[in-house]
Amino acid sequence: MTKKQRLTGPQRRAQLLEVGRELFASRGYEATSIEEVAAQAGVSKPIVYEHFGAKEGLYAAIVEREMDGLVQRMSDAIAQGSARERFEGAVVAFLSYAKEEPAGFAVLTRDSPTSSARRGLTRVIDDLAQRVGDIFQAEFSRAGFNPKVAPVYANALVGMVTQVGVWWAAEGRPLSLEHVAKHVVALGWMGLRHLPSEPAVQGPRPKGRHKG
Amino acid sequence: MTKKQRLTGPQRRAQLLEVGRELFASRGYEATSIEEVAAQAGVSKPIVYEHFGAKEGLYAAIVEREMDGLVQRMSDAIAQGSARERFEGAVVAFLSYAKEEPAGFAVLTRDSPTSSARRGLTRVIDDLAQRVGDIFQAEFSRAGFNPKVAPVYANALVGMVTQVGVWWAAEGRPLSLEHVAKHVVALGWMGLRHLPSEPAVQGPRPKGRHKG
DNA sequence: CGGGTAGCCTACTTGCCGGTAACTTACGAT
DNA sequence: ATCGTAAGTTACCGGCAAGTAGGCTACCCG
Repeated sequence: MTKKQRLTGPQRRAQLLEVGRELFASRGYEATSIEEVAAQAGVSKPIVYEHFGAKEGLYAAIVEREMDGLVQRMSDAIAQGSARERFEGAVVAFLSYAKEEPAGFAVLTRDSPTSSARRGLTRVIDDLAQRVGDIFQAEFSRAGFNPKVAPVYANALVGMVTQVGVWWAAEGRPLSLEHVAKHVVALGWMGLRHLPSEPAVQGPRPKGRHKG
Repeated sequence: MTKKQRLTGPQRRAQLLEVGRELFASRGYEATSIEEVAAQAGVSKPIVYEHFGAKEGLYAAIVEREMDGLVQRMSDAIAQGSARERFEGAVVAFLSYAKEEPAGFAVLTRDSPTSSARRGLTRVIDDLAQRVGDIFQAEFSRAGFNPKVAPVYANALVGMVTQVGVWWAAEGRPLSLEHVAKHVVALGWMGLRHLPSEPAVQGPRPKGRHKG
C-alpha cells in the first residue's frame, strides 16, 4: 500500500478541504466528526485543528471556497450578451456546477451549522438570492417596475434553479443539462417578460398601503 | 401561578408536539435536546420518551403532522376551478401555510436528521415536488408534451414557491401575501403556458393549447 | 378509606465528540 | 552528523445529550 506519506502544509490543507467537503456533503455538518475527516485523510485529529482551528473553521473554509467557485462560474456566465443570453448563461452555469461539483453543491444546499447565522438568513442559497435581488432591484427601477418586488423574483428564480438542481442531482441526472436548462430558462424567462403591472408602481402617487 | 398541572396522555402528547415543533423550528434538529423540550413543557425527560420512544420519533410525529396540514391545505386549494385558479390556489395555500404556521414551515424547510432518508430524497420538499410531478406527468401526457420533463417543471415551481416563502418569512413578510402570490403566480404561469416544444415530443402536437 | 393505575420524577449510565497538551519523527540545510 | 523545524502522534479532558431503571403521587372508583 501507499507509504504513510508526509505532505507539506498546503498539500495537507488542500487534502483536508477535499475530504471534508465529501464528508460534509454526504453526512451533513453535525453528523460529521473531525476524527472521521482526519481518519479519511490518513492523519490524526490534531492536524485538522492545526490547519483550521475548529470544526467550524474547516466548514467555513470549504463553504467559502465552493461559494467562490460558484460565483465565479456565474459571473463569467453573465459577463456579456443580451439579457436573455445572460439569464440562460446563469442557469447553465448553475446546473454545470451542480453536475461537475456534486459534493460542493450538496454542501451549499444543506443547512449550515446553527451558530453561523448572519443577519437572520442562514442558508447559503439565500446569499445568492440576495445578490440576484440586488441586480434585479436596479434593473426593475430602471424599467419602471416597483423595485420592492425584485426580491420576490430573485428568490423565485434562485429557488427554482436550486430545487431543479437538487432533484436533477439526486435523480442521477436523468436528462441532459441542456435539456433541463432549456425548460428552466423558458419557465423563468417567460415570467420575467410578462411582469404584471401593479397598483404600486412607482408613479407620482405613492399609495397608502395597508399592513405589511 | 399555574399549578403543577397533571395532564392526560393525549393532552401532554399534543403539548409536546407543539413545544417540539417550536424548538426544532428555531434551533434545528441536532441542536435541540430532549431535555429542552421537556423543560419547556414543564415536565421531565422520560415523559417525552414515554410518548415518542426516541428523539426521531418526536421529530417524525411533528413532521408528519405538519406535512399533513400542508397537504390538506393544498388539496383543498386545487380541488376545483380552472387550471389557472388551481395553480393560484396552490401558491396562495402554500404561502398561507408559511404565514400562519411559521414554526411548521421552518421545520419542513430545514434539513431532516440524517438517518431518516427515504428513497434517496431526504428533504420533505422533495416529497411535495414528487406529488406535483405526478400530477404534471399526467397533464403533460394528455397535452402532448414529453412527460419526462414534467418533474423539471414540478421541481421548478415547488422550489420557486418554497424559496420565496423562506425569504418572505425570514424577512418578516415585507409584502402582503396577495402581492407576493400574484407575482409568483405570474412568473410560474407564464412559463407553463409557453412550454417550448422539443424534438422529443410524443405525437403530432404542434402548438400549446389555449385556455381561458 | 384503600387500592389501582396513569402520570410523573430523580438519578443515573453510556458513549461520543470537540478540543488540547505534550511528546516524537522525518528531513533538508549547513 | 546534527540541529532546527515542520509534520505528525498518543493519550487524555470535559461536557453534553440520548436513553433508562426504578420509585413516587395524584386522582378516580368502589
